[in-house]
Amino acid sequence: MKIGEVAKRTGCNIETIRYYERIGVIDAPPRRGAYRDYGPRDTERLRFIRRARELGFSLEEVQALLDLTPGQEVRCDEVQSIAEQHLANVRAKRADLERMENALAKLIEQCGATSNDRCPVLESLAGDG
Amino acid sequence: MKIGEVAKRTGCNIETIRYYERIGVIDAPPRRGAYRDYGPRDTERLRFIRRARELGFSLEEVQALLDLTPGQEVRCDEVQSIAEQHLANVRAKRADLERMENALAKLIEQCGATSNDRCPVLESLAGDG
DNA sequence: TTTACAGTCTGTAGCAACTACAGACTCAAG
DNA sequence: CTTGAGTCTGTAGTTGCTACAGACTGTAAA
Repeated sequence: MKIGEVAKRTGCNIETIRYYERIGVIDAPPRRGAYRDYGPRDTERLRFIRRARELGFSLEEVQALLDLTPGQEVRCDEVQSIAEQHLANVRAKRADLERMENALAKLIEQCGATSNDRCPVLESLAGDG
Repeated sequence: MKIGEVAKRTGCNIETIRYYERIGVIDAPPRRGAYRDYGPRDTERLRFIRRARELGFSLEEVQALLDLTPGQEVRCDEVQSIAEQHLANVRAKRADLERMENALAKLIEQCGATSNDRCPVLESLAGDG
């Protein structure tokens, strides 16, 4: 399989696949002539990566997850620990965004309720508190 | 005021202030000898920037906001439009994180309920769906 | 006066995770 | 034999900083 085909099958784009190879997230596949020649294992691995990325795992975490897979032992506890750590991060980020969202919504709401010559948004940002 | 003092007062760190100058978000202040010499306007501006950044505005948006401030006309409608656009982005990001959070939580929960030789997290990531 | 020392200066490189080229090449079909 | 889609390498850009190295400055104590 050439890289374009793999890209189509995995949902990773071509540049990204080559990037993963460059940074060592995937192995360099053999060449058929000048072109990279991928097999089904590569497809699986890339799909795995894409899914993990969609769940917000960093590439470093993805690496760790992949390093846990190859043996027969499942090391489910380690996987779980990575996932839990990540879940905590996601929760924290979401809480951040929620704070932003509330603050913004309040500001914008005040905009509608204010006389035309003042701007609550700017005032709040400029304020000296 | 020297840069260290401004940094302390605004909560921006020194490198960041110089970075803002380099990319044109703030003007280069005059020098007193070899050192940058900041006034109260700079402090205000930097505080404004820090607050806007805390609300998640990009530096480009901050720029736009600052460009709207100097005149007497408040252009509250334009400010509002930037803020609303940004709020929409924040909402979208939060929704993304929420999806991740739910998916992760479900996976991790399944981990506890599964026999020891399988790992729902890995299976889900590897799955062929 | 000398000297110590905290603070500042410039310039550059690094982070994450890609994306976007340019310009050359390859290889299968017509 | 030529066309043209696909692929190759290498490099630079994105965002918003942060982290140095190595030089310099300016003040204050000895």
